[in-house]
Amino acid sequence: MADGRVVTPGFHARVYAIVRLVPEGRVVTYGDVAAALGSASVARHVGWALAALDPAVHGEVPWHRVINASGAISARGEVDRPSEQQRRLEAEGVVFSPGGKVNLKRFRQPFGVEEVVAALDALDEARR
DNA sequence: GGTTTGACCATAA
DNA sequence: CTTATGGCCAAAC
Repeated sequence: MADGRVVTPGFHARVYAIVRLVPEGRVVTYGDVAAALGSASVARHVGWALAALDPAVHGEVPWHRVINASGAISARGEVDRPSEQQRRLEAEGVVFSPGGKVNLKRFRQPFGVEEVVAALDALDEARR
């Protein structure tokens, strides 16, 4: 029945589902999320999906735990965005290097296949 | 429904 | 190290 849920387009919803799997104090790269979705080349859409993220619509998504492959924070040119992102990550225990980068070897969180499948499956069930 | 765009990534020079 | 280019594909216009 109508549960107030917005019929989000496939890709965005998947991205959010994956990002929600990232535990506290861990980070993932756009490429990781893209790979979890099946294609390593959709990394751009991951970022774009997060750009279109609306907490009022999709609920709380730890978007701040998603960074680029360099371990740095990306931003559309905004200033508040990366600033608060780093602040949140540090609050979770993520350490930034002097250059403002995260040590991926230490904080990168690999996705479990079962985890991803379960999340997407649950999403598919919810969409139904 | 074609064109533009984009919080990226990998590779090459 | 930086800059340039190709790629990949969905949403917005």
